This record gives sequence, C-alpha cells and structure tokens, in this order.
Amino acid sequence: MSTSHLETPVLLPEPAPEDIALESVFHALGDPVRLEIVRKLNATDEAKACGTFDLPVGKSTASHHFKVLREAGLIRQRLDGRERLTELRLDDLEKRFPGLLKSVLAADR
Amino acid sequence: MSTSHLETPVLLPEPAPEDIALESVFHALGDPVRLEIVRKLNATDEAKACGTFDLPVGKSTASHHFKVLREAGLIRQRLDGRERLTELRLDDLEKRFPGLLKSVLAADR
DNA sequence: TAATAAGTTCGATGGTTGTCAAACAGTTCG
DNA sequence: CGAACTGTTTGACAACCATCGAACTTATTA
Repeated sequence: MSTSHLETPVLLPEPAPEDIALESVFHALGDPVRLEIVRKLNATDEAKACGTFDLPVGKSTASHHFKVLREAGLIRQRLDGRERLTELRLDDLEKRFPGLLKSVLAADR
Repeated sequence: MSTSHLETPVLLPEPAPEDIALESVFHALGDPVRLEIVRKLNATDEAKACGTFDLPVGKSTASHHFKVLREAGLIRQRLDGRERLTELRLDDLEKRFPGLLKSVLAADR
C-alpha cells in the first residue's frame, strides 16, 4: 500500500535553501540526462518515482544522477514504500536564485 | 598603439545565437574559474583583456577557460593588438535564453 | 515464506577535464 | 633587428565523472 496517512514524510538528505551553491546547480544541469530529469519534472508538476522517467541509462546510473540533483538542491526525494518520489524544489530555488529556474525551464530546446 | 580606427574587428570563432546550447552554457558555468570570469566581466561592463582578470591559474589554463566560454557562446573575443578583448554576449544570450544570465548574475555569492 | 519490485551501493572502466610547464606565434617598442 | 609582452598550443598527468553489471536492501505481494 502506498503510505498516504499522516506519517512524517521521510526525506532524503538535502541542502538547506541558503546552502544551495550556484556552481553546484550549474554542474548538475550540465549533464543531458539530469537536464532531462528536471524538464520532465517540470512537465508533470507532480512527484514522480525514479522509474517513471524513461531515461536512456541503466538504473544504477539513473540513481547516481538523482543523487547529484538532490545534493545540488534541485530536487527533493521522499520515501514512499519502495519508491522514491521526486519533485523540483521550485520554491526554495526561487528564494535562493530568483528567476533562474524559470528561465531555465522556459528555454525548452 | 591600440587599434581603434575603423578597421573591421577580428572576432574569434563563436556560435551563432541560435546555436547556443543550454547544456553547454551550464557546463561552462559549472567551473569556479569560469564563473569568476563571467562575474568580473559583468562587474566592469567593459571589454577586458585576458591578463586583467587576476585568476588563480596559470595563463595556459586561463586561455583554456576563455576558449570554453567562447565556444559555449557566453563571451565574445576580439583581437586588438597583442591582446584579446573579452566581453559578455549579453544581448545574444538574452535573445536565446531570456532572463537566464540576468538571474545568474544577480545571484552574487 | 517466497518471489517480485524499486532503488542503492560497489567495483571497474573508459572518457573527459582542469592543471601545469615549455615551446611557440604575433604585436609592440626600443 | 631584437627584446619584451600577450596569449595559444602542445604534451603530460592526475582527478573527476558517466556508465555498466552484479550484489544488496527494503518493501510489497502472491
């Protein structure tokens, strides 16, 4: 069963908004697979499980990319059963770097 | 003497505005030295020679970084005597990725 | 309990990259 | 001409990184 009661959501470690480094953000977005992940997250606007991204790499590589994105502060991951639900940290990023992610996501191709 | 007549400026090869790739821009900005170059260019708002940046690397390494930035479409370099005058491609980047560079440069630390 | 499912971790590998020093090329100036 | 100056190119090297497969962990389900 998918946990959806009143339990405290189990978040994977992530940097505080003020600790998000611009250089790390750029490094994270400088990879095609990770950029694709961010774009697909923005396209759905909902939390997605890692396996639903249809990425052109194996699952261990995908796991690596999600970790890079999370440690850079771009995404949040919460445990839900055997899945890790992933979402963009839109609000935190807007606070830290106003307008940045918006212009990134506006540039679609 | 510094050439400042009516000669056609000799530009080093650079991508056309529509050929600037978001991923290459991110990759270019994902290095601390290159990010410092971009910030110092924005701080002066004038064309600067490579040697005036006071970078924490040797000159051959600096030359490499300028090349990466130029090929990514972030800077323009024009030959002037024995110097290469460097400037941000603010207008082209604004056209290609509206708001991106602005939010990048606004995030100062 | 056993099997399946979703991701992570580990070890290895090949490619990319940041760095330097030395040599080189073009420009300016004495 | 020759020396000094600005930056590039080359070669080498170490660090980083994206990738994979196999083994492992945890959770769901038959």
